[in-house]
Amino acid sequence: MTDAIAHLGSRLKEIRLKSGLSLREIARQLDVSPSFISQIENGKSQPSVATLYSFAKLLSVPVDVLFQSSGDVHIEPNKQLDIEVNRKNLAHPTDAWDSSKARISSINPNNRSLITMDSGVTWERLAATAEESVNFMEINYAPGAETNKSGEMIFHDGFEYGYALEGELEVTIGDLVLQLSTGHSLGFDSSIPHRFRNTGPNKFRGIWFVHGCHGAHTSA
Amino acid sequence: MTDAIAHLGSRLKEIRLKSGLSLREIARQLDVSPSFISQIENGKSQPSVATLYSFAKLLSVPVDVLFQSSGDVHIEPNKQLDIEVNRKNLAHPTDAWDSSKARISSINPNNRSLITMDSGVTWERLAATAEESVNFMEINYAPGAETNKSGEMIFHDGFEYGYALEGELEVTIGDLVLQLSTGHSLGFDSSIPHRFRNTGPNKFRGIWFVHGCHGAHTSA
DNA sequence: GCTGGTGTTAACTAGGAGCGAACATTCATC
DNA sequence: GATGAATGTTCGCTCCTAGTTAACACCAGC
Repeated sequence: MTDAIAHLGSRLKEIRLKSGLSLREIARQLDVSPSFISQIENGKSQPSVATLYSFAKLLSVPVDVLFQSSGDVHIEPNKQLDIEVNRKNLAHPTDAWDSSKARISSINPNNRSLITMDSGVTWERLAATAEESVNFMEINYAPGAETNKSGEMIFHDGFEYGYALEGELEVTIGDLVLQLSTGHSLGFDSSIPHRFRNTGPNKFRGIWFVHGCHGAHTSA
Repeated sequence: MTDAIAHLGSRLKEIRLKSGLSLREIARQLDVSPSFISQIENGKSQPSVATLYSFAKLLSVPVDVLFQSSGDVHIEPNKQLDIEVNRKNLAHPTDAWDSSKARISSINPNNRSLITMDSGVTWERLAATAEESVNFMEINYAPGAETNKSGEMIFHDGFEYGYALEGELEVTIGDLVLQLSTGHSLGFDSSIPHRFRNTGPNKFRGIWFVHGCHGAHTSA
């Protein structure tokens, strides 16, 4: 708890260096002595709230990031080892991918982690955060492709949300059958058995969000 | 500039009162004297960074909100009759819409519930399920529009996921600045202060998924 | 070997962070 | 209407520490 404050100095230094400003330059702008900045950065002294605040302002960083442990805000840019993974018997997306340690994840379109199903269905991961049981992805259904060749329905804990980017998708949820086309969206309790099928002549693309639920469902 | 610090006390008091805690209770938990809390709240004294930090933690509020000018920073849990509601000072989407009773929700594009913000920002609801603290929506940023006119960052519990449909969006998360263009996606811990801005000449459209988390904050 | 940049340390001081005790004020309860 | 237990506030006081000045060691370039 006091941990955040213990590392405040090194965090400031880290950010200052990243900003390219010299310690003396900071001192001048904050109207304090350079030595004091040094003492702060090395944990030998603690700034006042006012000083801390203007420090943050000067570095144009929210005060809260100064309390974050260093380095946990990184992007995972273009690295990616798991392109084109084949996972045929994956029951459902809820935990298709491992959770990452990142608090922020940014992925550009031609750099997504891809899972290819056996039936013309693919999932492309759109974000890799620390959250478990959450999958944010683009799903692709080739013409004729369906969730499950056998025609069986699937179900799992949690909720599922979808947005149709292009093409047509026949969505069966319980005894309800919907036709999803561009711009259409939906959300449903995934514990209801469901199945998707591309009945159209073109491929279907959609944004899908699937998340399981840990513990209690609703808490007031 | 030092303005934010001048009002720090009253801000603390405001938030404390809202939390229902007594001044003495705070003092006990922070292990300082009640009189000191009073002095802080009335601007007669200034806390140390450590005290301020644990104060914020105790109120489970990011430190930055303590520097925001008082008033209307809280979410107002509005009633809403759907379709074309005007809500200017809504802090953030986590609970923008009421949860419905539906286990299945299907919405077609020209039939969405719309929230218009004051600054060229709109949210269109993409699904209305029974889940609370979940928002699945299409967000629109007119050219020049931004999350917050004042330039302040916002943050809230939970995670946020986005996919860019068209246009460009400048996304600032903590000290990180990203440019989001068609097909780009991201996910991040929403407790990190963030802000969006359409810096391009065309409107921005994106699919957004925001969900709060009920329960523990993680205090590292 | 100077001059101007970087960051670090030691010794000092003045001011304010934080304290204790007594204060005024609502309320309940008997 | 007195007692008590909450609430928040004010006045002095103490002592710690935020922030200083000075001198330090290190590199660049000229």
